[in-house]
Amino acid sequence: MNEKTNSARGRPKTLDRDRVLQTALIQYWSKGPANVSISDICNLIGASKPGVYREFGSDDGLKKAVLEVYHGLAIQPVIDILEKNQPTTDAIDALIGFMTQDRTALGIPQGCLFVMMRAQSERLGPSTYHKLNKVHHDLLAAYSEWIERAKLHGEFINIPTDIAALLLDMQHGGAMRMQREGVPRETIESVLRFALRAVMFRDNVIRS
Amino acid sequence: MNEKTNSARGRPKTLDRDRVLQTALIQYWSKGPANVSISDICNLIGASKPGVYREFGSDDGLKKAVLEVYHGLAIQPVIDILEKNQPTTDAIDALIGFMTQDRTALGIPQGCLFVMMRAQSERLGPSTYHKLNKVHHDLLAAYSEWIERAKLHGEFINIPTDIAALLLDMQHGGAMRMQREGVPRETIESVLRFALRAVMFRDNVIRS
DNA sequence: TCATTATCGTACCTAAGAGTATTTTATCAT
DNA sequence: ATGATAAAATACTCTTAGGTACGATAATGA
Repeated sequence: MNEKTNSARGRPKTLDRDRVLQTALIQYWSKGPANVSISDICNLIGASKPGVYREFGSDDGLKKAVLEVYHGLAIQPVIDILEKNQPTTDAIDALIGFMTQDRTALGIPQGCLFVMMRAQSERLGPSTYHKLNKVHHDLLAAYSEWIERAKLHGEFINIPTDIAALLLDMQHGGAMRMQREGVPRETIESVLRFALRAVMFRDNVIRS
Repeated sequence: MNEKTNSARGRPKTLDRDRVLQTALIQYWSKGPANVSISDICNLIGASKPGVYREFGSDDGLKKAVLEVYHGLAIQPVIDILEKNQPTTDAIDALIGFMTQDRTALGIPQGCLFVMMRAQSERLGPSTYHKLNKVHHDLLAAYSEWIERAKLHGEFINIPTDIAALLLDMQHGGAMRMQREGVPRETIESVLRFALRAVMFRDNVIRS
């Protein structure tokens, strides 16, 4: 019942959990999760390996915790755009805008940690893998709900919801990969404008 | 000038180069190039490590050679479809057909080694990386030429060629990733039908 | 027959990375 | 003070993976 959050028994902890998370996040994000070791992170912040293991349990535990941070930073904003009640074209503009932010200006790495992790899921531990699938599932669900709501207004009428959700997910992944490969911002934006048009046309019927 | 290809001096070679390549190809393709070691491949075919290194020089050399084999197997067929002179819709059907073959029925791994390598290019050696970029460049060039030809027939009129090429490349990558993640064949086909429609519409103008 | 040549394959080297045993040290409670 | 508690950090272990040193071996050619 005291002010301090720590229970204050034993040697006080000096390891800065948030600093570990932030450092790991930036490293994983910019170099790829498979190309950064726990030792790398420790060296970067001057922490000891047992300290990190005490805090996160394992490599898997750290990656899972980082994925949770990343979710709040770059996945939830997408979901928020989808859940906000706004005209479909505005939502699409917002999605494209979010995906094609000028990352260098913002000091944020190129690409998407979530997308990278999916591309290397074989190299992830079980708890990170599980979390990853949950995030993916939630994202697809958010797309689906957004599409269903738009359909009530007569949009996306000729495309099945699950197909449209996968299509949006695919464009998101593709855009993030292009960004990582160094394709210019404006080019990606242009590709996305055309790509997302695919779900919007009224005469969008599958040919027999 | 003799019939035999080998110069026949010294102890005859027993290492089967093609078998190494085939085994490495299947392993890289099914498990991801970063998840298969040279030792794994040696154990699978009963070869010795020095033998493999004598033949390919290094891990990088083997991966590069495998990528060349893969190119002939799964990239060149795409380029062939694009270079064949046929109606645009037929070409698109052929592309979708090739991408959504029933892999299990054909005994071929899911996904695309080229796409996987691109997603993990940080972990590749310089010569594989170089080859990878060359393949990518050639593929984009083939898309571009195909699009330019179609434009002569009044198609793709409102989309810049380079944007359309990147868009097609993006859909290819997305489809291969979905396949690897276990999305059903028919679902991927449906997503692709809608996605590739994006480049085809006549009223496909970027809104201002 | 015997030197020459080139491959074979065992047994090694080295680096890196995940994870831990152990001793020290800083704080709290009595 | 002093014992209990829990975190600190050094210095390990273990495993994997790329790569190689080197003696053995199987052929050719004189």
